[in-house]
Amino acid sequence: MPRPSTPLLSPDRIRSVALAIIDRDGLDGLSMRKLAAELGVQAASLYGHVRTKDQLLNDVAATILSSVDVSGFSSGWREGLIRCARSYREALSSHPNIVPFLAYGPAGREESLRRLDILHGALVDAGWSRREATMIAAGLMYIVFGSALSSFSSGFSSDPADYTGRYPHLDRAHLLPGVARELDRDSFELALAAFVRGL
Amino acid sequence: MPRPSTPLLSPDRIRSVALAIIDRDGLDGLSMRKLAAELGVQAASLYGHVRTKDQLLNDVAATILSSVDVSGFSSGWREGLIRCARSYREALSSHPNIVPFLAYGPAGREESLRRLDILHGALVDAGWSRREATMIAAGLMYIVFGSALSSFSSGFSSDPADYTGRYPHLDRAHLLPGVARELDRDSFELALAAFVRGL
DNA sequence: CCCATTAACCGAACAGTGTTAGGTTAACTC
DNA sequence: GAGTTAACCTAACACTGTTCGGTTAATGGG
Repeated sequence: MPRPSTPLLSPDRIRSVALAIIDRDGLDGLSMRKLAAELGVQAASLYGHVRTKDQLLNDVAATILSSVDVSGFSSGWREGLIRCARSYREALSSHPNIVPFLAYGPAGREESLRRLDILHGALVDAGWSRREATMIAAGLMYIVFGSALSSFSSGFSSDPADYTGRYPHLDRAHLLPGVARELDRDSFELALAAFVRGL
Repeated sequence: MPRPSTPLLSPDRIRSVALAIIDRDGLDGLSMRKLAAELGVQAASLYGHVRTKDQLLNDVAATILSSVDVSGFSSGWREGLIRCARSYREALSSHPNIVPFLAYGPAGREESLRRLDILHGALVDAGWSRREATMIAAGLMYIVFGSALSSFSSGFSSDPADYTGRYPHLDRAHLLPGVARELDRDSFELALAAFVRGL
């Protein structure tokens, strides 16, 4: 195929299809050839619009992070932390398959830094020292990312035989997958509430 | 090379060299061919001792998790949670490069489950409901894994120009890498203390 | 002691990965 | 209308995990 009359590819379209594949097939399910195929194109053509796969993943991550809202600090820093964490988690849990990538690479992402900056500033304004603000922000991220990885409740088997006998206290762990979604959110809320209350 | 007089390979040796490569070159730095080369062997030979690379990584992870101590619940559940979390984090932070793998796959690992079972039982014995115990254990894992991923302080650039101007509150973020180790630990301790206190 | 079996390794290959170089043709600009 | 650029292509490279079939040494039985 020569140059088409209307371009088949655009960074936006590539990002959106890439994210759709990740949501559907997981992070390992995304390959440049598969992505190209779903865009009706050959793999090499992608590299006219995207520098590298890693960069593409970073771009996809950035668009997800751009929906995080850290502007809820008007009614006190405790409430602000909670709102910020909820917004963060909501963004991540709507695309859980990309979280391992987020957690893997360095945090030096544009979108991530901008939000961290605001969070840090709000905490300092509330009277925390700079160092304390850094640690509190880090702690909040621990809970957000830890819960978003969700290798916990959703990582359990639904076969009772995997637990009975061997793990006496986990004899109902096979029920976890059924309530994973709810339990994940409740665990997150519990951890978040305890953390903020304990500060 | 035919069959050698004394075997070159053993599951133990394979695991230990694999872990050394991961520690040195990162998770992506481990390939079966490189692993084989460092063992003085061809890649195909590994498959007589290891079923698959994923299984090998699980085995390596298991040996790391086996050093986690969850037996500190004799002086109260709060102290027990803290000791358990510290032990977990210590095990993970001594091999940070394998944490993404740990966080990626399901939690259904033998070693992981056994410890979770004990933790869960100790919390129920302390008077928490089963559901609460599950959520508290999950929250503790959030903090442990979140801090072990440590894509925070160690993920910052050491070039001041990356921050000044653009992120007013992060104008000293370039100093973070120098104190990353200490700051990571302090952030973990802060989050852990706040979480346990807030329960 | 010899023979059959098994265990340990190797070479070569397969299908898949990200990525690049060089070619072809349509659309745009002067 | 000619020249340039942009968008796609084919083909290839150097990898990856894994498997198949072969080769040889150690081991156990009669």
